[in-house]
Amino acid sequence: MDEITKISFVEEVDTSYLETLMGYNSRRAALAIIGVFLERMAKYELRPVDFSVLSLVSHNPGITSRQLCNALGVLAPNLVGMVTALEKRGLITRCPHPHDGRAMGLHLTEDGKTLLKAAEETASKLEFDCTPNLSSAERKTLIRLLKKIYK
Amino acid sequence: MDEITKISFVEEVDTSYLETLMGYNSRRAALAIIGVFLERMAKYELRPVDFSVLSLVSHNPGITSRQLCNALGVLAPNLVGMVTALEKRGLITRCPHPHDGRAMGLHLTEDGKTLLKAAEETASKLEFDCTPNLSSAERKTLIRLLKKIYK
DNA sequence: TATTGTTATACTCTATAACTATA
DNA sequence: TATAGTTATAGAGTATAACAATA
Repeated sequence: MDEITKISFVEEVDTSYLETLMGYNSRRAALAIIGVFLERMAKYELRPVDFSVLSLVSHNPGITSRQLCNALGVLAPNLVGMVTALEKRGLITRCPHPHDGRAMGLHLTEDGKTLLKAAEETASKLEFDCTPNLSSAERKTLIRLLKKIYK
Repeated sequence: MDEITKISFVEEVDTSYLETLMGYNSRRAALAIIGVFLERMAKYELRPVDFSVLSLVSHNPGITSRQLCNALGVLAPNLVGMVTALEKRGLITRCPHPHDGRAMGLHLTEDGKTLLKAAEETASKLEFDCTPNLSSAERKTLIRLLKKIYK
């Protein structure tokens, strides 16, 4: 076809095919929620990964870096800086692991517990604010189906 | 509390709190699907964003870079290199926009159409392979609910 | 010999400022 | 004056290789 004949243009973009794909939809939904997360967690200076680390340390006192990496899909070299930063902020401490001299068990400080409590409340509230068009049953269904994909 | 008293350690990591959060679940699901996507699209040398660009150009002949940016949430400076690379690979062409001398309309070449056809078939098959535990109805429900979050 | 934590480093992705050509 | 496309560049995120200490 001659190039000069390609005179079509687009008024409204048709995204209907991409919207049939689970990967496209789940990524768009995740990015929408993470956007709100970033805004509301800015006052705590917590990125999603920082929040996840603090939350896992809170619910798993003595968890090791390796266990955090496995649980969150973060590579070990990239976790080092995050843990160091959280320790410097006085939110977590590294204690010797009772059964493994190589490892360090992570624990929240009192300041860390206080911050995480507020952050978890913010996160839980965000759940509902990000899904205003979902009923409680739909929200439950959505989470159940998402787990079926990645677990 | 004295540090020496923190002798707890973790056998199995408890992620139950994070799993109550929509952001966590949608991100994990998206990453799981994208991982499979990367593997299967490697033979076409297409990343998710390249696939999305080709697909949108295919279903919207004459679409502009600006429209692609808006539809995909990509910043304009970051799209330039992608479009240039796809053009150099002979998959798309830039034609003058019929109504706007600043803009360029994008079109698939014959090679681009051939490649995208195979890639879209791979993507559609991937949908089912990534969700083996979901019924057809559940898959439909999941996509409907995800759209309610980001649209 | 394998694993935990670490450093160094490279690569990719994303974001901002500024320029040009045209509207 | 505003917008489409572009360039240059900075910052954040993600990846691999290699090392010391311990299992």
